[in-house]
Amino acid sequence: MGETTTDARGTASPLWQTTVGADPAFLLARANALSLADATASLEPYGLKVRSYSVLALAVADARPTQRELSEFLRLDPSQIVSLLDDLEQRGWVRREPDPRDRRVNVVVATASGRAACAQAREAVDADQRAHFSVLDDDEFQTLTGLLRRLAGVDQ
Amino acid sequence: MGETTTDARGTASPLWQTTVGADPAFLLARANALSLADATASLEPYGLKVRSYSVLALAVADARPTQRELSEFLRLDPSQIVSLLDDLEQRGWVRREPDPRDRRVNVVVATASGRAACAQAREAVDADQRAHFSVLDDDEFQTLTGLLRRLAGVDQ
DNA sequence: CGCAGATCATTGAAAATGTCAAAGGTTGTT
DNA sequence: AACAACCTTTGACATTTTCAATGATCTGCG
Repeated sequence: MGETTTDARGTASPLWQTTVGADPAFLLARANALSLADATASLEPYGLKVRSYSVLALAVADARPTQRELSEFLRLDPSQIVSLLDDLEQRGWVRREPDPRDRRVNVVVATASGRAACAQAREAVDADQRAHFSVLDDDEFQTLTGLLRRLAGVDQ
Repeated sequence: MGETTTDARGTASPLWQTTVGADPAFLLARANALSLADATASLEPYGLKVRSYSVLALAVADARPTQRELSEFLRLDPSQIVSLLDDLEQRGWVRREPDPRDRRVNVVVATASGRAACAQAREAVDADQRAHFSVLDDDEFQTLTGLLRRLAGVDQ
């Protein structure tokens, strides 16, 4: 037991024994990479990537974000938001709605079919993410979420 | 208190109120993005990026990894390892050492100056990461690390 | 009112990364 | 000896990032 075999789901390496194996930044990067790969795979059948799904989900949540708000929240260049929206809009999942209060900005809203598509995609993603996080029990999961919220600076 | 002002360190947005604000995958992504940006900035004065620093650190740890091991551990295409090593080797921080047991593979080892450079860089990175994680107390930090290790699949 | 400076979405170009297939050298197996 | 599998390297191609410039619009100020 405890060999150095490269196991199926990508891990187990003598390199974990080094300092980086204990480095929280590295662990964070790895955990995120795994979760990301998972989500990417879950979304693939729906023609979505994690990026476009995030935008769609925010539109579906009726947050009515402007493009700049999306850019800042998702930490993407404004020009990347343009491409993402072009794509989502072309599929009729999302609309750019001019804001009457400020004619420079667009507000992003979901269409009915966008909501339907998002619901389907969400179901798949959530199921797979649940499986992905299932190495943790419910308590641990809650603890993790709380700690991440602090790290991510969600609440102020 | 508790306004919707876009605060200095990049957060605080009404968009956090949406479903994504509670999505662990999203939180993971955000926490990682922040930590990564931090580390990138810390390493900049040393002419290192997170990637090259990781490789250098593994070499310095005397893990004597082959290029393929680095590729798998860091989840990078083998060709990217080639570039990273070309760069580090050119600066004299790392050497490709032919493995006498298998003449196909190289083993990556750190030079004396590589060790010195890594020590300096590590000091900077660690200090900044400590600050970055200082929103958590020691217990919380240990808990987080443990949970991340599980998620990252470090042990088995 | 009218101007100056800031802000927003958009475009396009340049740089950096990611992904893949092919090739030469080497190993292990039949 | 022949064959398949493996490691590193190269080069091509796609995707992503990053940045500067532009036109439309807003805000503040004289």
